[in-house]
Amino acid sequence: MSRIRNIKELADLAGVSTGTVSRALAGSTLISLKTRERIQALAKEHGFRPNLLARNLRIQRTNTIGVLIPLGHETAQHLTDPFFITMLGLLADKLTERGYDLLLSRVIPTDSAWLDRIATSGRVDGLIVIGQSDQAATIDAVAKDYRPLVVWGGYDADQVHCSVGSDNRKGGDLAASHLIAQGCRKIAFFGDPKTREIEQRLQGVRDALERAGMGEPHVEPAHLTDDEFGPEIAGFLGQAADGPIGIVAASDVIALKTLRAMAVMGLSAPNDVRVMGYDGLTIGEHTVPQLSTICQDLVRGAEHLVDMLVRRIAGEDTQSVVMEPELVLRASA
Amino acid sequence: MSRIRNIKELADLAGVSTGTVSRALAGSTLISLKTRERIQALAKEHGFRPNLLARNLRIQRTNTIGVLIPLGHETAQHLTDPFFITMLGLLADKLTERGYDLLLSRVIPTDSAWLDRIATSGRVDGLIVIGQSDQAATIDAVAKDYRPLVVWGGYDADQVHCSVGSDNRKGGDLAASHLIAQGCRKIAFFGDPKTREIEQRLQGVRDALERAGMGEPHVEPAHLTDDEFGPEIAGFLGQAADGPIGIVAASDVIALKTLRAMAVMGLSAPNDVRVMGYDGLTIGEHTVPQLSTICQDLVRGAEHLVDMLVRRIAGEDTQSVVMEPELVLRASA
DNA sequence: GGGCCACAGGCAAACAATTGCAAGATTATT
DNA sequence: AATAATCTTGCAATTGTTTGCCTGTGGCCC
Repeated sequence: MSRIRNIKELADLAGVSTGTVSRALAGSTLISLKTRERIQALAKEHGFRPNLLARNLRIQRTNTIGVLIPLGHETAQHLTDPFFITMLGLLADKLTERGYDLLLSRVIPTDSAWLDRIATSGRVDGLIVIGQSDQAATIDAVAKDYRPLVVWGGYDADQVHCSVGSDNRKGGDLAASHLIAQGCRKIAFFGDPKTREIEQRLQGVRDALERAGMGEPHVEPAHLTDDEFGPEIAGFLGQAADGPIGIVAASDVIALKTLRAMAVMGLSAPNDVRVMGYDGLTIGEHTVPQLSTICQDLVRGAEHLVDMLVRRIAGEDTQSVVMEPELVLRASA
Repeated sequence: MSRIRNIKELADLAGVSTGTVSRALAGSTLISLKTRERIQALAKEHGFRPNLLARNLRIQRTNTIGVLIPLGHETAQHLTDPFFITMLGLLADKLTERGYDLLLSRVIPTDSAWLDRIATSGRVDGLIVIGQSDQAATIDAVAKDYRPLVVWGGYDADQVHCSVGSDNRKGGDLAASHLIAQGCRKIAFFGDPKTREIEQRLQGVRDALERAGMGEPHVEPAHLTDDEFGPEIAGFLGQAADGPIGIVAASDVIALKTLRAMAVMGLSAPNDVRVMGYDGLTIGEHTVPQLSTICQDLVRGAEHLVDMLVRRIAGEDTQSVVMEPELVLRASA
């Protein structure tokens, strides 16, 4: 009574052919109820379950969605980043609801093949990419002839891939406008504009400053991987001591690090410096002071991503979605 | 110049057999350098990459680890739970470093086959289960003849599966002892002891109370899914207004919810009630007040899990690991 | 009792790779 | 030049399913 390893062995045991076993286990009515039940009982008794790899190969379908997180800009950035993690959790929930498993890959693109490699591997039915990083061109190249692909990130009129994200330019504008309205006459942007989303947020900040007749923002390409960036802050504050100051952080995580660095320097928000985050993550609610931020509706975003991906898998075409960012005022700005 | 779909088409194009192509793409020196390079160039030119499903089927290896999160106790608990997410992120990092992909399944066990189903599916080389939930028996049953399986969770002398986790009983003891040392004469435990880890933490709390000659703790099986549990807290506080009060939460998330519910009731920690968390998640550093907690070293835990799983895949045997919990005093207790 | 039809199940071809073995083509050795 | 040794490559089995098509048997009707 050794373990049954495949359908063939079960077929021999039952005295039928493999085809019959396959159909019986699938519950096909082509097989008489009697044999069907007999085979199912036999399978259960021996704890046999058909090999999914073989099945997937045969039916050319895996019921698995690949979720990719390209880290072109921040090679050392970890998956523990709260934004990724939040998005990942939401996607996992939505995909599970639809019966999909989730194949997770953290990718550090060394060549341009990283995306095509998984798209053509046959292991997934579709792909969700979280963030364009600095790989927009590569993504576009693959999207041209790989349809079941959706991307969380910034929208650009020229892009060929299908994206979901918020209006980053508007969000950046909202953040900066709020700071200006609070009287800030000197504004810095903390974030690395190499990635599309952040570049767009910076552009929004520029829009707001220009409308207010203020010059260029001071840009610090603060890297998420730096544990602290006291020097950056000090550098900025030193040259800007002539009025109320504001910082637009490119993400909530950067904002939190900024707050922490400020605390070390004996500064606090909003009195010494006003700090705006971006993302609207729940961690921002627990900080001291609570973080004012630009909220992106990630729940709805995840729903869109999954919904559109499923439709693309089914052969439909879908348009990119740009969601409204929302100014959430808590305490830091 | 249509797209090359498989090795056969590339073989025809190159005028060689499929075997040669396979070896050439694998870089085998059995094939002459000339043909090898010619075939590789051809593959690159046509953007061809061999189908991994077929490959995995043939070589009986997938380079994929399944990560399962059984939610037997909390059917509505989402993957967005910070503990799971933190652990997941750490595992993803470690597994990626070792060249493994990660197949994520959120499982709501309706039958006892959930674990065996994926173990025998052929889609993964090994499994990591995060939390025993109330499925310790099922896990043991599978672990008996499925070797490449490691579990994050509580250790029990009788278990057959290999686990990594902290000494929950000791952790619970540490938490309660600290509260007692602070003068608390009435202590409650918030958490559902149906899951093994939490049951052990509760046991530790009992140990501490017994040593101090105090009776049974008041146990509230607070569900993670409840948005607020004001009523539970009110119920406890009502009957316990005769001295300093302490609450040991079974997790940081429960502790945070407790703090929030208290805030709504106009109470604050540590003055009105002392609150201890469990896990040592970073969110606890950002709360008001910062959360005192029992810290489990999740980074080292994830390393252990991955390391031991890899060794088990290689055929080695491994012993369960029980790590020391650490009392981290911040502000709430 | 013979013909027809429906039902049950078997056969074998996919699916897309890897790999042991054998054979053909070169090169080296005596 | 003949034989041995070495390099390349091809053949075909293997991995474990699914599924279109075909066959065989039994029942039913005339």
